Amino acid sequence: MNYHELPGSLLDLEEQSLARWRAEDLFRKTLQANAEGDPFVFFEGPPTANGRPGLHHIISRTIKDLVCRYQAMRGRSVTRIAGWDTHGLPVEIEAEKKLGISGKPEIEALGIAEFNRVCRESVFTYKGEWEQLSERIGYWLEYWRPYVTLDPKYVESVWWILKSFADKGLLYKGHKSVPYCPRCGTALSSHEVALGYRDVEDPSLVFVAEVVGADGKPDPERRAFLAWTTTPWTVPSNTGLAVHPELDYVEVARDGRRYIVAAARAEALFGEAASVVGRHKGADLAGLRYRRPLDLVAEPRDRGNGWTVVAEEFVTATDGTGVVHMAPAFGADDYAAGQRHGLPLLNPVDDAGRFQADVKLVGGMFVKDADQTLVNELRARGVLFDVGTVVHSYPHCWRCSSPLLYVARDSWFVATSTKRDALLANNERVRWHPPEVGEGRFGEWLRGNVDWALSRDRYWGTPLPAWVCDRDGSHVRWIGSLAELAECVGGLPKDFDPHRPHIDAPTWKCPSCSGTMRRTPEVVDAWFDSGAMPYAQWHYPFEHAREFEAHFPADFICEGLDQTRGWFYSLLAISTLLEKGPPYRNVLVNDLILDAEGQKMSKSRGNVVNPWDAIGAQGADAVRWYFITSSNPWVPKRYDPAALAEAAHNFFDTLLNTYKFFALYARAESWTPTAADPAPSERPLLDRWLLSRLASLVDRMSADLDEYQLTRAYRALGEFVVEDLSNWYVRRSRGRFWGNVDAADTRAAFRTLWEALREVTVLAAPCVPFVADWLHRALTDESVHLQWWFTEERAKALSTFVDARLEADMDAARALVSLGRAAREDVKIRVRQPLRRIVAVVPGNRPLADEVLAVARDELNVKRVEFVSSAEGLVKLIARPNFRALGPRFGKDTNEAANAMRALPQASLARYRDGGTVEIEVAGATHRLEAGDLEVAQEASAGLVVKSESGYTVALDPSLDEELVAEGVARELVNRIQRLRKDAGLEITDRIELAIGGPDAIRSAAGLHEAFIGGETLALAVTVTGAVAERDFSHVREVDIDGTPATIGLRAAAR
RNA sequence: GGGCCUGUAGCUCAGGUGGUUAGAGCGUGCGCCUGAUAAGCGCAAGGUCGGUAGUUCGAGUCUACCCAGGCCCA
Repeated sequence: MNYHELPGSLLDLEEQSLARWRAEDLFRKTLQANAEGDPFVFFEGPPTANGRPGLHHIISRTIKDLVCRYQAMRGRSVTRIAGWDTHGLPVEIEAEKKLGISGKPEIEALGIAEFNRVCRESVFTYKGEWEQLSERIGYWLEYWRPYVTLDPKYVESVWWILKSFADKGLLYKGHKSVPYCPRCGTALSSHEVALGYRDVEDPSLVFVAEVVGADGKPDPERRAFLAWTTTPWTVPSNTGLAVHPELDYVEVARDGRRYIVAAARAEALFGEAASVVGRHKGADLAGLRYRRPLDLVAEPRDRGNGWTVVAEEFVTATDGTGVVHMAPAFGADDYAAGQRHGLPLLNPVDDAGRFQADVKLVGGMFVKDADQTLVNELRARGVLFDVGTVVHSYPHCWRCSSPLLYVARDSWFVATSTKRDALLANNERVRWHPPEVGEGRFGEWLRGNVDWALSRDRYWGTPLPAWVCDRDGSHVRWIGSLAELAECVGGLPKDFDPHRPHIDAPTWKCPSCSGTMRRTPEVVDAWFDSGAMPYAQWHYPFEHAREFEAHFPADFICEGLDQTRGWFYSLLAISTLLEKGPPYRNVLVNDLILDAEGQKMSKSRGNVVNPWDAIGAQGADAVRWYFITSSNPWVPKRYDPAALAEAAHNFFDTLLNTYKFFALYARAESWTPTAADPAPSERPLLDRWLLSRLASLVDRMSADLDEYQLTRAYRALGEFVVEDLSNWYVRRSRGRFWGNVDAADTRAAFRTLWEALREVTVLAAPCVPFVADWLHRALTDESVHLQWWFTEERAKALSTFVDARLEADMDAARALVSLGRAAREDVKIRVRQPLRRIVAVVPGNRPLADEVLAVARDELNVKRVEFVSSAEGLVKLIARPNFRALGPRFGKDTNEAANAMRALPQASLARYRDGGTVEIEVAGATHRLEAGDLEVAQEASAGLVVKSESGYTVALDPSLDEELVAEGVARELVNRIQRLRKDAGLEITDRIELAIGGPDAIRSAAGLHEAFIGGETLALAVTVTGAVAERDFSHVREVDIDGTPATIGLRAAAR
């Protein structure tokens, strides 16, 4: 077995791994290996390929890859189909930029065919970069068979879904309040709106709405609501008032009227002297009718429930009057409330933002310019209460800076709100990680579910497959397949592209009247496309029905938190309405990547990190490891190159150094794993301890990964590698690996280290696939990615290694060692100087196995570890009150009781410990102590150097005698000789001949420990002399042993 | 304005169901070890647990409010 030299850097190592994976087509091999396995279904959320991949994509892709690799190693058949989101406004905006045009009029002037051609072309601008980045970070995805939302087959599946919704009566045409730019003549999407928020000064208007009886007669008490708005131009469209059902309202008498406002606002509106003459709960006011403040717009034929007070949760009493003016034609809350309460819609505004010509007083005016005129009119009619100004943040068009108007536009809807209970029930069955996203953010959003506004007045998207009669809009035909369309029009051309404008061409005669069926011009919200992927990626139900059944629902998806209202919702809504249950079983949510200062990365801040730079710095595995272990995926993460370098150093350098150590000596000793290696149960304590730790680790990581606790799992691995494997096992075992006369012990050590390294690579493989694969191949010549995670037998075999007692003993020994070192530090005696003894106290007086103690003795370089009890006067007893037991019994006097216990004399504590009767005085009463009331701990107290922590105590005996000093000198000599060997350029296996000279102290120590010195330094001959004959030795050096001069000389021994 | 997340040592983060002295890594200082060596190990200092009020014998942990940062939505 040739244990390879490590490449110069992690980056080189990753390049080697990548080249090998490519050459071997390893990803496909792993898929084939599991082809018959139990399916594990993963859905890839489709990115838009006309945007570059960013750093934040690396984290979700790392998580996705980690989970999929883990499941694959468990033998599951994991399908990892790539996807591309190719429709929607971002693509159109990119195309507008490319074409140097802006806005719908210019697009239509250019022609939809040309515009969509450019859209289609731009969609895959960065496809190559996405694929390269995925490969470079080791994200394995089946890029050879992606689903693509613009594919005609994909479109057809989307049509099928829509048609089946239509068949269930779930699609309808209504109005949606959208932010609209009157200058550009177009609605804006939410992210466009977000670009243009600015603080502006708007009127703050309070007007009077007089209460009338059901018959329209004036209220005998002359009650009147004070309603508040910041958009006077919507007052002519007022059809309702909203109050909060739980809020308190008062009637205030003034000017002969009784004004109704929220109690909390009365003082602000009327001053302290307000004369309150009545009180109501908001809920009691609901249903009252009022006279509309302005009658400039004709009443609709059907008044419905118009000009009524309704109760709505969104009303607040923090500003205004606590009574909200509602114009359902403008404003989303207003519209939704109007729908709920049957308020009519009055929309007297045209597409350019002007009042229609037939509106009295303000006809033809741009709405914003009409504010003052309308305020004057209210004043003239005696219904103006107050007008001022308010500064608030208001959206503007990002193209032309016009203030946006919220207007109701025609829109097609999916009636998701009628299925709210089913949505919630399906969500209940999803395991969210973390759970609060599912219960809180997503659950709340579902509880407030409103119908999905499905259509977009745009060009590049899945065309809405609805044909509407041009004579009677109620004649609608939904088309569910290309075949059905062909049937309606008597055939379609071959390779028909179902995008605009081609799809707008087919028309046919209305079967119900003399009109013509024409396609409604809208396209479908691109989120609907992505939510349709479980079906459309298989062209279901037209093809692959069995594939679909086998791949639904997903076992696992993972996306950013921002997908709550995006993909998480669109998947759930569609599957719920198709009555297919929840579309995913587990969702892992990740949060944003922030910069090192905790600021969001954005182009304007200039702090965006290029993912290629991040990888180029330390390697992809380093980035993956950092993202997984630095904190849980669902908390915002800082990207700090320094922190990343540190994390990489800590884990990878330690792991690779451990391998380097192993490989160095395995080569030197020509060790390879064979049946001649001792069985685990035959190996020394330290080996059994490491295997036990390893088995415990496997258990823990498997459980954590099954629970999607990735961070916890890999932190545990990191801790094992650094603390247990490197810092303790390898350091403690170093001497066993070379020049060890006990061949079985050497084999045991090599075998244990080899097994530990190998299994670590298996555990690490899902998270850091490059390093893990490189190491596994170096150790076994096989790829780690074709290995199984611990199978049941393997796990069972491992579990026989678990020895909890041994692990606890070793922990105790390590605690004693740590304390012993502190004690040595106190008395300034270095570890090379042997000491006679330590006296130790272990919690519970538990005896430690001598083999474990041997480790502590060696590590501390002491001859004996003694355990003591109080009788020897080395320790003193301490009462540790058990508050859990005392709290319920003593209540308020708990502290007094605890103090009484701490004050007990040594004899009482000893008696209590031995089961005798002890009483304490608490609050004047005598209480007999019961078992469990306190713990009797002990602490060392004598004149030795004592260190104590959490129950462990070590007392170090610092006294030296001649024998100890001589041994210390011998060790110093070994240290100096080893340095000289190394400086002389000798190989670690070279034998030497050695001479030691110096005063009596040196010579006697050297003579006494000649065998020890010779053994440690591979000296075949040791000469102890008064003066070293310099010409006989190739290397001679004067050294200083604690102030005493000495000379050492050595030369390579003849072979 | 609403919902949710985060706030613990200089930095990055742990801290089931409330319980005694709040931990780790890095950094800093000091020291040790030395054939894994442009490595390794240890010790020490460092914290009003964002703030205030409350519940409780007892709060980093539970409740309310507030402050700061973030996300989503209005």
